[in-house]
Amino acid sequence: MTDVKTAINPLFLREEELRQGVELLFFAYRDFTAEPDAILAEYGFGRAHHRVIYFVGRNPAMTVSDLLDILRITKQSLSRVLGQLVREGFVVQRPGSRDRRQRLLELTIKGVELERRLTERQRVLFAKAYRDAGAEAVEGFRKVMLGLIAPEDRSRFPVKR
Amino acid sequence: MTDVKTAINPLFLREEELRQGVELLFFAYRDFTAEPDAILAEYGFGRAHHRVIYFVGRNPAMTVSDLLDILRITKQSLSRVLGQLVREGFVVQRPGSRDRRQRLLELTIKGVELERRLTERQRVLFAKAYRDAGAEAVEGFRKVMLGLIAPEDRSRFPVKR
DNA sequence: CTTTATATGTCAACATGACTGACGTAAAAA
DNA sequence: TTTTTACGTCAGTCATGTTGACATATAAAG
Repeated sequence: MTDVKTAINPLFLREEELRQGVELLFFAYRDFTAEPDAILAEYGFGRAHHRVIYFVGRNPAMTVSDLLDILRITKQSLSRVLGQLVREGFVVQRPGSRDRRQRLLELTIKGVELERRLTERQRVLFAKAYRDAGAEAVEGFRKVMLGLIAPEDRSRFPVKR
Repeated sequence: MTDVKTAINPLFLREEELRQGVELLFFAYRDFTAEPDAILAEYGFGRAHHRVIYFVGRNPAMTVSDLLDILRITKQSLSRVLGQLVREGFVVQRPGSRDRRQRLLELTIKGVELERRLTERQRVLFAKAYRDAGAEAVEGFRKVMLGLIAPEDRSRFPVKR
């Protein structure tokens, strides 16, 4: 019987390649969240707070519904972390002008400061990885990652230029 | 005052590019875990069980310590999910032959079946993304992802061939 | 103008998976 | 023989997700 691992076996190579993809994503995500987690702990916050601060900073005046669509959690889950962030002065809510049922979300100065502090580490990590890999590799990274993301969310990443 | 977004501003472009990286990772991870989570729920398991089953399947006869190093969680946290998997017959433990303090981990047939069922979805997802992006993009993806991973774990991904 | 739908919020109960800290056992290494 | 290592367990706590029920204000439809 031929050894499935040493023979030239396209099916095995494929499986191996795909498993490496799975693992790359696991390890990258694990290491990508480690640094901000440590900072968040100083504030008594967790990863969920980071996500809210990040996306509110990125999409000023976004609605609660839009944020829920991004995070894919229930409003009750969001409510806990968002409520904390509002009470502690990192996020403000104001009624929408067109639709006054909406509570548009915005970071305060304090919120912007924390956002930058948290995300800076992650930007530095990406800057290093991008620099070491080169522009062409970054383009490939983008392509593969977009393919992993649900089609309805791909439009969040418009083509550059 | 010049609009920082419309002017040709290399610093802004860089920040935008880096933020896109952060978001690509967030969305990809979110969507990559969604399908297995649904299957796990049938068994009354969670994502933590998946990680254990995955890595034990990938590294047969691995030690508990090695698994802890990969997962970066405490032994108490691991103990709960691992204990369940052992009790329910997905994983077996046997003493190491060289070092009998070790409890080497292995999937049972049942464990292998669940592992394949869970990971198949993720492999299909990667297969699609890889096929759509092309071989060159996959190489770039690999390079960037490796750069994001802590140096001590990069050796888990040997160069192909 | 009345009804219905939508955006948001809240209360309560529960599950998962992480943590810390303390203590225990068996086997390897010094 | 003593110390260290690999692993396990008990107990308590916290963060973050869930479901389900109910409430309020406003927009949209009839």
